[in-house]
Amino acid sequence: MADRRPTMEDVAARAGVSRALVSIVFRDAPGAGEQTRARVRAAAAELGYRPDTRARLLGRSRTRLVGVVFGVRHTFHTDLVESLYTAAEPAGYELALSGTTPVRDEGTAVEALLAYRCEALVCLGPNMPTGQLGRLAAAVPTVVVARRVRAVGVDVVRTDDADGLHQAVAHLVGLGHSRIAHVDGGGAPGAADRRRGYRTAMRRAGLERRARVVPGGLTEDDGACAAETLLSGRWLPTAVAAFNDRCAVGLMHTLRAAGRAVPGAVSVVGFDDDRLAGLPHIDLTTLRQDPDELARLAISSVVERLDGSGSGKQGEGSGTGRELVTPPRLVVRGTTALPPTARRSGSPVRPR
Amino acid sequence: MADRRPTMEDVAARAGVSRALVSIVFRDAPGAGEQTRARVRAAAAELGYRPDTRARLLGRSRTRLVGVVFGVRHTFHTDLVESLYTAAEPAGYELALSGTTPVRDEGTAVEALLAYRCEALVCLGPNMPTGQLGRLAAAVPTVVVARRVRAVGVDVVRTDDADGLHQAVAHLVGLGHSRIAHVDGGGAPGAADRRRGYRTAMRRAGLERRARVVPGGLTEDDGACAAETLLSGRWLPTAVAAFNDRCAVGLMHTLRAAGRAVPGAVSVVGFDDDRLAGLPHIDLTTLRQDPDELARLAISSVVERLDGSGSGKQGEGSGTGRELVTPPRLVVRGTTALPPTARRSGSPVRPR
DNA sequence: CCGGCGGACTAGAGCGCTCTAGTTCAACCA
DNA sequence: TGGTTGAACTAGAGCGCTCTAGTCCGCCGG
Repeated sequence: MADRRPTMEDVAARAGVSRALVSIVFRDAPGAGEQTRARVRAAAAELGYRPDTRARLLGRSRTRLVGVVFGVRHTFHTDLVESLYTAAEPAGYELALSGTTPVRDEGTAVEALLAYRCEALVCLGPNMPTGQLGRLAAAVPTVVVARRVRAVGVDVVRTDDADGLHQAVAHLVGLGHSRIAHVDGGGAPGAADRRRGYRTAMRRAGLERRARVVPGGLTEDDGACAAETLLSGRWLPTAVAAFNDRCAVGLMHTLRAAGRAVPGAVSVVGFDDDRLAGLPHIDLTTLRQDPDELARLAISSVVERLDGSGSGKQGEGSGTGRELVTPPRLVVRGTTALPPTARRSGSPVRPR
Repeated sequence: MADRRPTMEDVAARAGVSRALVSIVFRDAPGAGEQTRARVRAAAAELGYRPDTRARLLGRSRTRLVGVVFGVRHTFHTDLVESLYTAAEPAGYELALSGTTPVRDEGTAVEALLAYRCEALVCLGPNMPTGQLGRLAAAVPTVVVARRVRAVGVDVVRTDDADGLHQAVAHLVGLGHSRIAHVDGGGAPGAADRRRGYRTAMRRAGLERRARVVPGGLTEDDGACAAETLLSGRWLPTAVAAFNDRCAVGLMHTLRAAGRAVPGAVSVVGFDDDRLAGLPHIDLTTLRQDPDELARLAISSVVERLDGSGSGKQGEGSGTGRELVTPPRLVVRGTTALPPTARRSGSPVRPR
């Protein structure tokens, strides 16, 4: 309507009260009578008044704003963003999103958030070097999700990768598999832990002699390559624990194309439980990284730094930050079954 | 370091100049000597000063902020967000993201954006009723992407759905198909246009007698159901144009599970070219909606409303807004092939 | 020698809120 | 009756910027 948005002043004039009173009403602060509140709200509604966040934040000492840096095209990141919204709300924080894209790097994204005076930063699987993260954390409480880093003042929230592979191996061993391979993630975040977890689990199961790690990666293509490697080897394993779901999908596709049934000839376990894994035509047994849980931990970490422990210097140089680790959950679907050998010789499980 | 972030005042003091001068330097405005600029910048760097966006926006008349409402879990939306970032930057606008989730509805998302005084809103495939969109557009220039709406003052940017189905049908006819069905999207945005496009294309190909629309939907499950319907019918079509990729994927899975080869027995075409379609194990022929193009059009629409056409009342009540339509592009992959009848004679499909 | 000009820089009034330190006034009590 | 209290409300000083309207000063032309 008008060329200027209505301000608090306008509402105050219309309701016949002072600006301060309008502020009180809109902040739900004590100090205003019921009828006055109603009158103010009515006036505001008539004018289509909407408090201006910029000014509101400026005037306030705290912004209660948590910046989130995420990869716009990572489905897991957007899942996390969703969970972060629901975790932040009850804690009384708002989210400021800043996405990274091939043309918008993390530096830019962080810079924008800092300029908005976010009180804390949540970085989802960041790629920036540890040093930079440390410098960041010196300026503002920072929590890294889904990447293992040790940097001064940086809190970390992540899934227990090693435990995930323990579960995967235990599940397969429980089905009767012994020739279980691992297609790893190379240098990807978490890959080292998963590899280690795989080895430990195999050792515990008394299968260390049969442990076999095949180079893989994060994408379907990497999985497909790993499958080629396996197929050209002396003998195929009867089960594979892949680095992640995408890798598992590529792997399965290549195996099936080569005439090896999944799970008939080879069982496959993924990791992440991303959106693909649950699709009926994929139906992948996998280890679920729970975004709700990770988001909850990330926000609680932020809240503790910000609201917790009195008023003193917050989160300053408290050594390498805390690390909150949550176990993944095994989701059994249709890509794992008894090993083919179970039908033959003296093994425990009877043929279906 | 300090418990307070440095302000312009601090920088000014350190550089021995006035606050206003610092402002000039940081806005790259004329009115400062070269050496002074350098001195100010140096002082700012030493203090780790960063201009405060909130205050900056408050003081300025324009915010140059474009609000984006998107579904956090829609991969196509996040693709668009990515493209919007790159389209907005050269136009001198910043993006403010506000996601919708199952617990954060569009109203909330829009409200937050408005409170930030965005100058325009870009809504990706919004679900809100037309009336609400109209009211929104009365307050701030609004462009809707990927949904066809006619509301006063609302600009629309969308893919030419009908044309997409023309292309799909033409492609299939070109391969020799004549029994081509369409699995539709029910009441989903774009579904009516696609259905219409299908019918028109069939008529033009002289196949109106063979046109057949099967109720579907947007998800894999919907596609699977549609496949059941088809399988239980008198005869199977040799080709199906599905509402979208996800629907196509569910459809293919069910067809294959029933022993019908894709594309051997049935060819399938999707729509969207979402992230799944290109995966090697899906390899779906589809119609690509180009996010870059849609984003470019959306931003140009915003820019025109905001910067274009002098200073007068901008975009106010100019009837139902403009509509920018861009054609999808056929991406031929592995799910379409010659019909089985091409190999034999008159009879349809042989019993499997 | 003076007026005028223009580049460099400053003072200070906003922008639309929040929030502290009041002021007012009816109710209550001794 | 006067004093106390507390709820309701207001005045006004910020918050950290932007931006208009200056001031200052060296320099040039007449």
